[in-house]
Amino acid sequence: MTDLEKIPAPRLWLVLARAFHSVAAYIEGSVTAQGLGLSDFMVLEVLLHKGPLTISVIGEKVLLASASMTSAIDRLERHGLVRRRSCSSDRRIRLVELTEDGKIFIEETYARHEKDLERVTEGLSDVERRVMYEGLKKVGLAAKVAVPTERCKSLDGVQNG
Amino acid sequence: MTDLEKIPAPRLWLVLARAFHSVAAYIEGSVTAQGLGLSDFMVLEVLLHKGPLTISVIGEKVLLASASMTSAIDRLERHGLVRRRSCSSDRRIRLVELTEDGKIFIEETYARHEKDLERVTEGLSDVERRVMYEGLKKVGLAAKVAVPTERCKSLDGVQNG
DNA sequence: ATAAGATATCTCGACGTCGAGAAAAGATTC
DNA sequence: GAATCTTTTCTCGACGTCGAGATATCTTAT
Repeated sequence: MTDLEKIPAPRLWLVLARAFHSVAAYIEGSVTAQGLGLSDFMVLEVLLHKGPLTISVIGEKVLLASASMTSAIDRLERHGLVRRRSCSSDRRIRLVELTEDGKIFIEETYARHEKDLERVTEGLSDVERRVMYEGLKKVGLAAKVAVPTERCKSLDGVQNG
Repeated sequence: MTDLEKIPAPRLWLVLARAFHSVAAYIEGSVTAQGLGLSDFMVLEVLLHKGPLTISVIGEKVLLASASMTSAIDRLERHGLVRRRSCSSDRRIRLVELTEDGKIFIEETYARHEKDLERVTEGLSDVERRVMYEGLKKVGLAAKVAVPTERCKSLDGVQNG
């Protein structure tokens, strides 16, 4: 099975994308409650592990834009899982914190989530995990740093709309 | 190297998700033309490398649902990059193929895309690539097979592949 | 104190995606 | 041939996400 060929970048990207999709779908199925999606779960998880945070800080951690964060927190607040608290020292800020219900929900859900993730990665040796971890970090960082790429003139005459 | 601890599954998932997001954003920036997104690009890429295909087959390859495929092909057709062709042997089917413009566009874009991907993964050794590739395949497959978690009823047992 | 700039959040409109279901054509069974 | 599934694509409505811009507040320079 061990091809000694070098894995081409597009192939690596393909399996990365597929793995992400499959795991995301898997997690979503196990973690989602009515009206809550993966992003909402991630917000709750951050709050569970880091305590109350501002909306923009949460957004950085779960990779959501500010507009998306507003609706995510709206959603969670509507379900009674989080609460917005104003801050007297900086009145622009809204500190978001878990309610009692939210804490109970995310603690239970996260425990299941953790087990599910372990199940899906149990086929990996310690070395594989380490290599994948370092490698993914490397790639992610390179992509983040390199974000601006030149875009050319394609599709000029084809505008429509 | 620094740490000999076993990487916990949630941490692995975290870097996987971040790497995916960063690379997807990176690619999108380099590949996207006006009115076209990453999915559209992936559709064109499949057509370039596999030739004309039906809408549902493309959908399987680029991980898009049928409703999404309809609008993706509409979009590409509106831009004059692909064409729907009817099939006389099975009149349910719509064969999608690249137009001349589409072929030119995707050939040029894919070449750039490939270089961009290589740039982002050039920090990885051959061994790292191999381990990541095999590991990601393993995880992706495990997640796909395991999709149903408790809240889902299982009426089919194990489906291989 | 005032003005100018930065920051945090929210609103609005647009887009991509999806599930459910409809419509049309093929396949199977009687 | 007729009834019944199955497959393929499309339509519709709902949802999550985002960029751009609005608003309120804090910060800094003058």
